Amino acid sequence: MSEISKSYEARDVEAKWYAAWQEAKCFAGKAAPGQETYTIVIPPPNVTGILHMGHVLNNTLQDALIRRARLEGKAACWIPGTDHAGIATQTMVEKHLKKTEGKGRRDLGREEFLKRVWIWRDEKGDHILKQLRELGCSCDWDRTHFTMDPGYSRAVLTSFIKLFDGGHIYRGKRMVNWCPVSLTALSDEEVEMRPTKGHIYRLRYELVEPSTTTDAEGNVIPLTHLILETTRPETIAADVAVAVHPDDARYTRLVGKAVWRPLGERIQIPIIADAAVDPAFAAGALKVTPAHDKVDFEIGQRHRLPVIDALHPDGTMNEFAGPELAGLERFAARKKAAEILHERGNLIEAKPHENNVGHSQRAGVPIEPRLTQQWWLRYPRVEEAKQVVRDGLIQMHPERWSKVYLNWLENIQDWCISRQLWWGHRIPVWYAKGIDRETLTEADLRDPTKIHVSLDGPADVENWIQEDDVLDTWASSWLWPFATLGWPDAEAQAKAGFSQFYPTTTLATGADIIFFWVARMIMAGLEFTGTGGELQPGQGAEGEGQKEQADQTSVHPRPKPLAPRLTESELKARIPFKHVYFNGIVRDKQGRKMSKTLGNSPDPLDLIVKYGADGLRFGLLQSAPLGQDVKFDEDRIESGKGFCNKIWNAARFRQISGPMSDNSSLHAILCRLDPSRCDDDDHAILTALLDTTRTLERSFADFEFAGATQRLYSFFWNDFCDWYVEVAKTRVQDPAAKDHALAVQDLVIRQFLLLFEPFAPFITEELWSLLGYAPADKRFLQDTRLDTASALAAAIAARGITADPVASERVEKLKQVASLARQLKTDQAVPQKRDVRFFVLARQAEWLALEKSAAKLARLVGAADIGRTTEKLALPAIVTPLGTLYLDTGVKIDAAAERTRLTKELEAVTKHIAGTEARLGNEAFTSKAPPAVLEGARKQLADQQAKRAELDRLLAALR
RNA sequence: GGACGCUUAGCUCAGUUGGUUAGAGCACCUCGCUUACACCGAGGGUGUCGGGGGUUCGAGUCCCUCAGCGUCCACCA
Repeated sequence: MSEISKSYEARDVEAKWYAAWQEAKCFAGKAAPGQETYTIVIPPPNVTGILHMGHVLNNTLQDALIRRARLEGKAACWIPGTDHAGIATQTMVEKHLKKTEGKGRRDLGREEFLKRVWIWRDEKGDHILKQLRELGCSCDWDRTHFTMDPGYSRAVLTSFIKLFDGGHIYRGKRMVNWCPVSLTALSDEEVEMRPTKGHIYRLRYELVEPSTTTDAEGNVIPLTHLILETTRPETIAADVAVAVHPDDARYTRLVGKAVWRPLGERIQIPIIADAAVDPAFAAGALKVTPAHDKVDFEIGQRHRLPVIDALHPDGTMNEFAGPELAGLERFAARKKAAEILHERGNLIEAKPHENNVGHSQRAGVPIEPRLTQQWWLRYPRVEEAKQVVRDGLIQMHPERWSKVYLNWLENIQDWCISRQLWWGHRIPVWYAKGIDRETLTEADLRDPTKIHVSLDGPADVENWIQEDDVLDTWASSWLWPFATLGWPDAEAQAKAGFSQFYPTTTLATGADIIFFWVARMIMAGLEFTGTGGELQPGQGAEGEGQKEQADQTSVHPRPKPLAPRLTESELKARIPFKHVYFNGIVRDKQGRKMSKTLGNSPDPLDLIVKYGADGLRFGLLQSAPLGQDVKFDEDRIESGKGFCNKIWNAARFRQISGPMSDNSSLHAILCRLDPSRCDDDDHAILTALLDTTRTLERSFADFEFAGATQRLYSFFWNDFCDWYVEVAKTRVQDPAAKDHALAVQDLVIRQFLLLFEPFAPFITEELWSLLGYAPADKRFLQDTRLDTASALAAAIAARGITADPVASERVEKLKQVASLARQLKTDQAVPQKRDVRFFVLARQAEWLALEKSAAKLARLVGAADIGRTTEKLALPAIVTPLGTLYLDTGVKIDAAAERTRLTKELEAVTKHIAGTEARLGNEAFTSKAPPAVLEGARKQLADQQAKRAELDRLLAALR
């Protein structure tokens, strides 16, 4: 045991212990037969990501949970890994290529490009996992997964095949959200609606045959054109109709007639009636452009209208937009179109207009609704996914998120899972050479001579062409909780301990990915895991039958009828996690989300250097109430560091105070206690210790981390350091009482370190070691079990010490006396010297209570001594719960000032008494309030009355 | 247009099922380097608990309503 240095140097300690933990494989997730497990899968960060404050919060929470579980004796397993992050990574590499080589991905070709991405990944990837180590995260690093690893990829492709075979997947030409920058389709979830300022253009479409309409009074008036409004005049050349509401009397006569299309080829387009048109909006007429708007597309379908696509995939106009616009970028084209319409007299006015426009979440540009061939998924197990949350098999914290979740599932839409990217899992579908992909029917998809679907591809691969598209990243990460445990390979599952660690226990993540990830994982877990007999071919018990799957190269069964609903026990076995904890978003002081572009996010690594990993962890959690956003404040982190330093010094003081006797087990420390020497302070601190232990149990059960950290803070700093250690100083100097007093401190510090370790693993480990708490055969803190409050209470009781609840009250009173004494000194402008004396005017019983504590009290308040007086003194006085306290400074009393002070005090007391009397005088109150409240009020009144009486006497004495 | 969250001290936030005189940290002021810690100790708070209404003996806490801020969902051209 070496000497503890004067201040806590976090960085040295952190590096040393992390290496030791890894060396000893402390974080390995291994379960003994029958052992309770606690599993967390990390929300896999982007493989090329950099640690930001959101990660710090999220991972600190996970680490706290997993470390606590370890201390509770559970087999804890925290599975780390990274996500290949399709679009994000591909975009990053493309940018890099452009910059360094001036090339695009198509210049390199698919194979070469992918090679470059892998090189990039190997160079820049996994950096974030190293950063998590700096933070102290106790992941089982040997289980690190990457969504593009061979095993994981196999899981992803297997899931596709299973869903395909089950009839959940289809291919279809439908409207998708197209990103003109990334050149791929996106799912609805990847589209963000943003209020966007633009213009709305009021246009006239000339009627081919002038007609008449009826005004509000029923008068028939001539009509030469239709008025309609659009925000996208550049797409007019792709208009194929104008629609009005069928019940709109203004236009009844016009339906079936035609207008001239004002841009592009001057052709006639029909006026049709469709209920999708809102007659109250603008003029009640809508230009129908099926290729460029979802609603228009649907109208087009209903009326069998042609589709004219006027845009290139990259967002520039094509030849269908007309010679004036072709080649222009879409927003330039919009301007140009408006100019042309103006020149032709079709533009009535252009008004500034703000509307919600779908933007690509990643690229930040408006998306284009675009008609393309894509792969779609009908979500499996939707009903069961609702049920498991509704029935509480999966609990969300805070609970309110389950409503958001259920609402989404109620309105769920098919998932566009194909992406026109290269970086990702290439869809395991091969088309027979020579077939036309555009015209494939649902039946063709099931025809093995036309379509081949398998893990390893067709044997005669030369006759086939593989699908170009890859899967949406989320269509791989939705398998994360079980693919990381070996699914679907039986051997891998056995090795990973699937049967023990699945379902995982808690998922900690941000609510921003509740749809992207959480909901989908639940459906995937329900669909793919489990050992029930109703499963589809190739999914036998514990993933057996995968070989069979691999052989399934030529036969694809017809879609199965919907799988039967799962039973309660199947649901329980298949859910991917039991709890979902949604942590808040870390915001800056102004409440803005922290982001790279704003530059308002501090680098966590800098903070670790400045405040230590423990300081950062503790500081952040202190300000992270359940499910509430966190406003980041560096002062909090600083206070986290300050707390660590306080703990450090308390430990150091303990070491200085006396020999470190046997600390190697709870039992050893308990044996050093001398029950006969237990005083009120011992009882009070042990009571507080048990209470803190109990609070922590509740906090972890309820995911109330802020409460937990606050409790630890106030217990250690206020209860232990500020009071217990201070009052114990007197006893520690008494050879007879010393051993006992130090044993109590050792007991408190030991339990505190165990409670604190999940939040601050480094400093606790260091002190655990320095103070000799580690048994000979168990080097690390985590090797010792954390006793529950009741177990600890029982152990202490077994040593003959039962916490005396009244002792805490007496100590509270003493604390008040100390505080009042100091107050009196400050009031009298007495510096904190010791040459003052206090006298207590106390009855015999009170004095007996005080006398025992007089010496330590004197020390606490900085007095030479505290004596008793039986008569009133002409000295500055203050009324305390244990009698009137006089301060003798040796200076003549300033009677006037004293009178003022006491009068002020008297006024406050009188006011309080009046309030209490009024309450107690109220019959409604005395008859209806519970006895405890009533008694409390009476006691309070009595106390205050006694105080008033004493103040009256003191004032009288001053005359 | 729906749904949810937030509004308490200068700042960041606690306030359990309604029950003494609403708390903590930071910041600020005063005093103190008392042999663990100046990353410390002691003392210092007159807060319309966002506004209004209601229920109740009693409301920061429950109900209604309004306002501001934030988030999510939604096809209004």
